[in-house]
Amino acid sequence: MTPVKNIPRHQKLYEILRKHISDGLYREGDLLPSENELCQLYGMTRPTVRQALSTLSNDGYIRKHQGKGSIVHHLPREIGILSVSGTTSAVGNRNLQTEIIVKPVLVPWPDNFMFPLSEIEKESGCIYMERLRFLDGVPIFYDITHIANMNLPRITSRQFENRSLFRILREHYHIEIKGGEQRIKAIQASPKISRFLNLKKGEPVLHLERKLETNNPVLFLYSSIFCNTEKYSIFGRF
Amino acid sequence: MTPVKNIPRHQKLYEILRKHISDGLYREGDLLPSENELCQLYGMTRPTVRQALSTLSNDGYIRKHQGKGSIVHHLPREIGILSVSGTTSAVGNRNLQTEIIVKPVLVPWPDNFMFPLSEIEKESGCIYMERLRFLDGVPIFYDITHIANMNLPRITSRQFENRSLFRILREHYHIEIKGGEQRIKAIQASPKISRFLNLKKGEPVLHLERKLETNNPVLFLYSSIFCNTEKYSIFGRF
DNA sequence: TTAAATAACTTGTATTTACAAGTGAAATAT
DNA sequence: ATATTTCACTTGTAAATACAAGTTATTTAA
Repeated sequence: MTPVKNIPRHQKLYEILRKHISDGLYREGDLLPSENELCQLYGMTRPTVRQALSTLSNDGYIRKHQGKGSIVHHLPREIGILSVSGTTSAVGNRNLQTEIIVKPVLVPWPDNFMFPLSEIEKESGCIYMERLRFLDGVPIFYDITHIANMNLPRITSRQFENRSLFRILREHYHIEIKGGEQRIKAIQASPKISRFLNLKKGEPVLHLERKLETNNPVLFLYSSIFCNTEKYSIFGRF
Repeated sequence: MTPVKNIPRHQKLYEILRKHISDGLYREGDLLPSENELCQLYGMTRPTVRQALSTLSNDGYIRKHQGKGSIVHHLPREIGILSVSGTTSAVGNRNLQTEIIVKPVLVPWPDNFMFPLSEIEKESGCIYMERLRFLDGVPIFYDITHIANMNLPRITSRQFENRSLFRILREHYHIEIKGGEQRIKAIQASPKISRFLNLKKGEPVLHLERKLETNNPVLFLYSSIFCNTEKYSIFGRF
């Protein structure tokens, strides 16, 4: 039994090059091998190579210049955990620890939910969880997640401590994040938020409301995230 | 004299379809014509059509589903002026008015600028301007812009009142925005900011620091933007 | 010495062809 | 009637080919 799907060649090349950039093999400002060289190196044709480079460019890893080549973009110094661009798989988790405040439980959807819900979602009820995420030991993100309870058996009894929610969804349920949308606001920390994020009451907090799309067209993840941006900023490319 | 460049066919189709979506000709949830139908309709081949659809998908206008087709995504209800994804040309300006607080002037770069500067940029000095932007009469954005003073003749004497900075750069200097990066924070309104945005001192304000890349590889635009997110949120797709 | 032309690269655009894989409806067998 | 199969249609992947257009270094001409 080989459950490994046939991964497209352009995606394979994308991942190789991305890893090389992340690992510092290609550094900021470096020219990537030319498209024709990559064709030779990896035994594929130019359209395939170009598709890989196009994805890298969209994700902000390289910039392409006609006549010159593909130049490696500098990697963000700040946290990109909530990076607005880029693939989910590109999300780093250096020094990131997660504490579960509320383990996944099955509850009805709240009234006046932050995003409109489909009938199917309303009927299913939702899985609710709260997490607090630390960067270098400092609480940075307070994250409230809602997922429609659709074909996710035993999810409430899984171990979330040291594994990311995305990884559990991918490995156990074959759910991949494909895209999403978000609203960003600056608000005053409520007593609850300020307690979790170790802030004074009323201090400014970044509030993100996100709806994430998956490879299942009727399944979405919803997150309400409160960020302490005193020391760190949210970084994004576009 | 025809100064109109040859616009690529895939880009032409992208703009046609985007306009149809914006105008409501194709509505949320609608299936776009299939790739083969678009080939016939516009007299191009499938790779060309696919390139247009790929851009539309990246910009969040459609979602593609293998076996089904391209489905029109709903348009954001909130303001996307600072939309994190999407092309600059897609930025709407409904009900958006701009007031110039400080007309473009040539000044030296500030010390400890928010982004590192190249030697060329430092030598050139910079063009500085401040703008206040209103949505439905309410001040929402306070925008401080820095541009390196490179090949931008007479820019300090142009009329900025009713035209967007981007349009002036495009039409007079052939400068196009290609991408960029940004940091997002929540901060407390300083006295100056709170005065401009009509807020109480200390209220939370969204702060964005952006570096925009152009088709000129050494020319960047820098903006420090303060947003009143009391009534509106910043919306983004990814 | 200097400036212009050339050549050799690079990426961008576009066509053509072929098959794989997912979706959904119609036809068929049970 | 119901379940299964088939078929037509969709997008996804991949190759081979050709030329356009931007960049850079070299060569050539003034």
